Amino acid sequence: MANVCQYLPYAADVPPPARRRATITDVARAAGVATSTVSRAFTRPGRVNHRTRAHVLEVAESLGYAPNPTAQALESGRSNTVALVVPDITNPYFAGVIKGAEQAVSQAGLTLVLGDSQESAAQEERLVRRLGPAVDGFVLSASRLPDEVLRRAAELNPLVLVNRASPGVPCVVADYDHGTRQIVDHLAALGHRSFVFLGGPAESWSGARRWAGLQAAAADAGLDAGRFGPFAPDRTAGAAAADAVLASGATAVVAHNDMLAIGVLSRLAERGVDVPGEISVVGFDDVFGADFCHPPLTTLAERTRDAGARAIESLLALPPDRAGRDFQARVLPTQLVVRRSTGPRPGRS
Amino acid sequence: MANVCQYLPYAADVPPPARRRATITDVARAAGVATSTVSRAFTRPGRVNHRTRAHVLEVAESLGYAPNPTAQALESGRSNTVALVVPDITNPYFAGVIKGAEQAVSQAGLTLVLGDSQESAAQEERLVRRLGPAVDGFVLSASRLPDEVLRRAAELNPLVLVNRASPGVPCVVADYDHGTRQIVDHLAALGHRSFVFLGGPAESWSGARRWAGLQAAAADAGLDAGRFGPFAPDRTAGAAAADAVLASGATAVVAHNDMLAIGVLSRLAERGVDVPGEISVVGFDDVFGADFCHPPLTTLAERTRDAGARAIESLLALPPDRAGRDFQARVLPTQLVVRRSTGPRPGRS
DNA sequence: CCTCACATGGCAAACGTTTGCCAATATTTG
DNA sequence: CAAATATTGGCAAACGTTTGCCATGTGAGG
Repeated sequence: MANVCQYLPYAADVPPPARRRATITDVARAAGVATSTVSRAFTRPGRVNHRTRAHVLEVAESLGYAPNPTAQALESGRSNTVALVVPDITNPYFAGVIKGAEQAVSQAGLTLVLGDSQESAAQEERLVRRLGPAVDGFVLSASRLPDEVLRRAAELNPLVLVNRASPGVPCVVADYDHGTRQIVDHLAALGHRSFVFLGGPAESWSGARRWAGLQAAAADAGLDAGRFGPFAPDRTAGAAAADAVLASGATAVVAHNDMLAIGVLSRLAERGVDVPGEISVVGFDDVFGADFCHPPLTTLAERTRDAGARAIESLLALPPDRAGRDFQARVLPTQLVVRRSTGPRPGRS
Repeated sequence: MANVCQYLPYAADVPPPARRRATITDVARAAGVATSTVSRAFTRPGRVNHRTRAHVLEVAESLGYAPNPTAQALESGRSNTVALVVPDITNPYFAGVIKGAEQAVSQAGLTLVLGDSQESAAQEERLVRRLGPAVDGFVLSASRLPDEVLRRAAELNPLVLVNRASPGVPCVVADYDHGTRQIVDHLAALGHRSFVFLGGPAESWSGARRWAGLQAAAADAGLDAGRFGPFAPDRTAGAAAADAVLASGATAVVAHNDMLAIGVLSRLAERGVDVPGEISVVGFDDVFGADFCHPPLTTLAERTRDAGARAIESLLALPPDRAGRDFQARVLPTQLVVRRSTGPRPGRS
């Protein structure tokens, strides 16, 4: 009785909230077969007579049937979905990773769920917890999560890191060792005797790798390397960074990433400092815009799209008995793109 | 028998593929209550004694329990997930929409699924079909889908369009009527007598609106408006576009979007043409980079983040009995950002 | 003609939740 | 103190699939 009342508004001539979607049962009934046959017609083509199959598919088509991924996921345990988590979707650096992952994922017939951790470890962990049971795997780009948390997450879900390494977790990383060496050699070739590094966020793994690489390369090349920061990895932080550089009298500066470098460039222009005449500027990433800022930025390019695609590849290739395994990091080459923001040390021919 | 063989590798002392995730049943058993109580402890706090609830939550925590969104979705019919489909994730214009949508969605406690249609209507339709049964709604940004397909999709899922209008489907659009008028008035004020529009993809709704607005405004202001194209909405197409402009002898050019405009700028610089001395260039969108390209680009800014956020807002506010309703388009203001790429008509004081 | 194997389709039990309904208490009311 | 009413917890039926197992039919080999 209560029901009748409760449902009356719908039962009346009001149109239903939305057209009901056809289910496998509808198709089975219309085709005169069992639901199992319909299911198999879709997922196990060899398991059903091809005439029956053709009939079922035809009926399904006419009913506009599409399998419900949720129900499939629940029963089969596979959601055909992978999650990609990045610190900031708007950062053009991650746009490449996202695009690469998206393409690899959709080529494999899967769906990508995107998470934005807003540069926060807490938010990142929340995403991983929330999404975990609903996805077949994770790609965490530039993860800020502590090793321990990553380890536990990797136990529950296949997980691949991009530009972050952590014991026992597979990862795809850029070859910063060679890359930073290229940068330092380039500066040395231009006659610079020292440079300063404008550090990014303290928890950034790639930031740490970059600085470590720069230091090692500087030692080998006989250059002095200093460090300022940490700075936020975006353009707004460029002003403070540039001012610090100017005060230090450095002739060359390597920024945590291109966003910061571009911010530095703007500030230097504002203060009438000639680049590369007075100061050389190098960035990391070769993001969109690095080639048309002023002056165009010398930067260490990463194949971010490749990184995204390779990460998905690794994820899908992960063996089921992966617990406690040791994984070799997949290292992607970098490339120094020399543009106009670097030049000879001032006062040198 | 066969099974035993098949499963032997797992049945042996090899560690299980992944640690099993705790389910609501595990929690119920450990807490000595029924599964329904656990469920309600999470979703219906008032429906259960707060002491019981505290106990359940504690046990759940100690077991590392997180509700399985898939199962929740299947039973309740709500997936707490919305899908956002864009033509190209890497385009910084859409990055704003994505970010805005992401924030609105995560603030509402939902999950965002991102789809990249790769500028293809077919791919877009495939995404909508595939994702449809698994999400609570769609936001389609710059959709290329025909009205008819949109109508059907809107019957099956709540759906909101961004920068696209279609009968019977709610949408969020930029105010191109005023925006284009601002552009034309700006050019007229600088003494230009005419301009050419560099058109984008033929199926682009916003492209059509932009051109229509420009024509109307030009007529009112007494300017001649010509049109070239269609061009791809990216930098690579800028060269061809710029060459066409140069051949035409135009003094001002309005590009379909900033990406194209920046491409045009590069080509003009390459060919030694002074901007704005010889030609003025205007873009649309005010994307990342428009302020630091050379010269900085005059462009019509849209609040893309707002657009994403508003779209999600509208989606969540959609009444259940939305069939056949008429929806008012939600119009977002635009703003002309005048930078250095526009100047007086050559040969004028 | 009998047996055996294989191809094909159906039955029914999961998968992990939510939720309508009812039963058992605890609390208020008359 | 009885009766009415809240409050609280449990039972069991969904939700739309997949899949192990069984039943039937068909053709081949002996």
